Amino acid sequence: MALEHAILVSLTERAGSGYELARRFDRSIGFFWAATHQQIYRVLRRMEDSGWVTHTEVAQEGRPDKKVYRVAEAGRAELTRWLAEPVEPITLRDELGIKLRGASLGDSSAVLREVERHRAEHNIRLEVYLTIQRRDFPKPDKLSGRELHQYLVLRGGVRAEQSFVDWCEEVIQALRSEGIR
Amino acid sequence: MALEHAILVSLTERAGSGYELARRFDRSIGFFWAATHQQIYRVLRRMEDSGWVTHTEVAQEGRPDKKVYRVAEAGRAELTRWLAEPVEPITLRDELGIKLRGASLGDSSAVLREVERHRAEHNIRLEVYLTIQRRDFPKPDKLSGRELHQYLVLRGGVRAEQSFVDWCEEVIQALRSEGIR
DNA sequence: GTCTGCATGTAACTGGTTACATGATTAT
DNA sequence: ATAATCATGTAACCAGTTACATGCAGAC
Repeated sequence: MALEHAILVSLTERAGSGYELARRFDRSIGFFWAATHQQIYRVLRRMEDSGWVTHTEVAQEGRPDKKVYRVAEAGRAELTRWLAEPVEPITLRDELGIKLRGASLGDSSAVLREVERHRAEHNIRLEVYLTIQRRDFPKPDKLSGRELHQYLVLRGGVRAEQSFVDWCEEVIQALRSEGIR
Repeated sequence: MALEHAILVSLTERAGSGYELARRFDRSIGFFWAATHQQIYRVLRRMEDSGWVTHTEVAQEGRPDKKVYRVAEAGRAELTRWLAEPVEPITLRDELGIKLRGASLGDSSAVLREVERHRAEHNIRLEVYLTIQRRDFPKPDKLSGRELHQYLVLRGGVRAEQSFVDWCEEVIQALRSEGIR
């Protein structure tokens, strides 16, 4: 049930509409927990039913009205409770691994091209994260509190993407030199 | 729909019952794509309905009968088709990241302890993978074909777990020295 | 007599994806 | 004209989890 808590964290930092939350999930938080607007709307309603958030209708000029959500007392309590509770360490779930494992049962050069494609994609994400890191956290050892935590989460993204890129690189090298031998 | 294809890969290597598949998923393949027996049984039935696999009832002494599944022609075709098709590069989905991001809204020393716990867990997994690597692939540059692919998938696991451990380490260091300052 | 392993399953539920729908405003 | 952005939603579906259920064999 991490999406609820991701939303609670985001809304605690700043109140916002479902649409705005979806935008935020496209950036920062969503790099580590993706969510579509449909899911966010549904979860927001459930959270309101549970009394974790409340909304106020806000009229706008030239734009549709929006519902601005903010965290209620029960939501703050729930977040604190959840923060003290253990969560499962993540487990790999990589389709590319299955493809690689089955490569000899099909067109293995197609699998190689697929690994190259993944390397390129992970490289792009890595560059995005590194750009954010340089721009928003140029002096990391000066950070504390919320900013430090945000920086460290971003570091997790950098490390993960870097390690995917490195793995793809190792696979590409190994498959190519196998082809040559 | 990667579970179907993971099962196809596994059954191509060797025919087996749902129970045996569940055991295999607890080891090798399951390190990269976890599945419970319930899910495997359900998917096997669906796969049989699609004509991808067939089963033969096998009577055993001292043990319950079992249904041994093997890949049918349509299954082989499906696997080849899927292998040539692109899949999504994986995206991080780490609850620990959300906890860290919200750490300042709750008991941040509890979050630190949680990161330490995750580090320990990822270290255990890393050791398991490294043990398999040393035992089953002592001479990696001599590998080719299916064995090479298996080795490379394992390398993905090693790299991923190592990078989680390193990240946890970075987080622990940063949170501790923040506490001291 | 209790626990572990082998072997298969049903049922309810939760979380997430995909497709579809509406409707105004602003920029090209 | 047309596409993009803002804003919210319904409905159907798929994948995965959790709980429960059965029953035999062999080990301790």
